[in-house]
Amino acid sequence: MPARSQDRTDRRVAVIKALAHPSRLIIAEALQAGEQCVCDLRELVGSDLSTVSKHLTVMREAGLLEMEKRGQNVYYRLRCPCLLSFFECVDSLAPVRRTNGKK
Amino acid sequence: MPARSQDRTDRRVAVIKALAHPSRLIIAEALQAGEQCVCDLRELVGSDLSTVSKHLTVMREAGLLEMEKRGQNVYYRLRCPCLLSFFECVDSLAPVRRTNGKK
DNA sequence: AATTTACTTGGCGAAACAGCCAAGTAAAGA
DNA sequence: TCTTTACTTGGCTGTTTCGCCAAGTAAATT
Repeated sequence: MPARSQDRTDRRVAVIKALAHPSRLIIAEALQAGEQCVCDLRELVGSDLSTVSKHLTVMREAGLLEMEKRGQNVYYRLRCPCLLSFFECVDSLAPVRRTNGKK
Repeated sequence: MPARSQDRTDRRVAVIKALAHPSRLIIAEALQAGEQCVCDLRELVGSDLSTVSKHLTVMREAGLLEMEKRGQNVYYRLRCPCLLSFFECVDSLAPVRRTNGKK
């Protein structure tokens, strides 16, 4: 594979990985309605604050999120307006259709 | 989180995870042009046949792919026509924009 | 200046994932 | 029927990811 398209693949994978975890997906979905601070997101996903913070770092470094400190809070928001249509597509896939073979 | 929406989240995560690996992403991209048999995909990604087969199982169980045996080959094809627009969205994100803070 | 609040970072053990080899299977061909 | 082809599955080791606790930081408040 040429170096160029490998770069592109790696970047795509980083973004997709940043969504490929229940807590991070929930965060992404929540942020579609607008920015939230870390403590709100912590409450939403219900894990330790440090865990949430690390998830947010993953998402930010993938390019999915922006952060901004205002007052004593840090606010995160989506940089990608197009998640919704993808999720609709994902939801349209039947749970697990067995195409061939039994078992 | 209510059981219902957890199911939905889990299903979404399964689909996203099925794309969150370089080889699997390359496979998904290749299948946008039409079905391919396992041995062609093996050549494309360059790993062991057993490895490719396992990747395909992950993608199929997530609902992304259909399989069909014809002659002596097994053909896989996408069940999801919407990947392209998602990839365009993913590519629109700048590599890693540092929004705030130095370091 | 000391304390509190709202995070981020380091570190570590547990769990999940990846990829190879070897073995199993099922259909096609000799 | 025996062999070959095209996979799939089992098993194992190495790597990555996850989530907690503890410690660090920086801005706001007292």
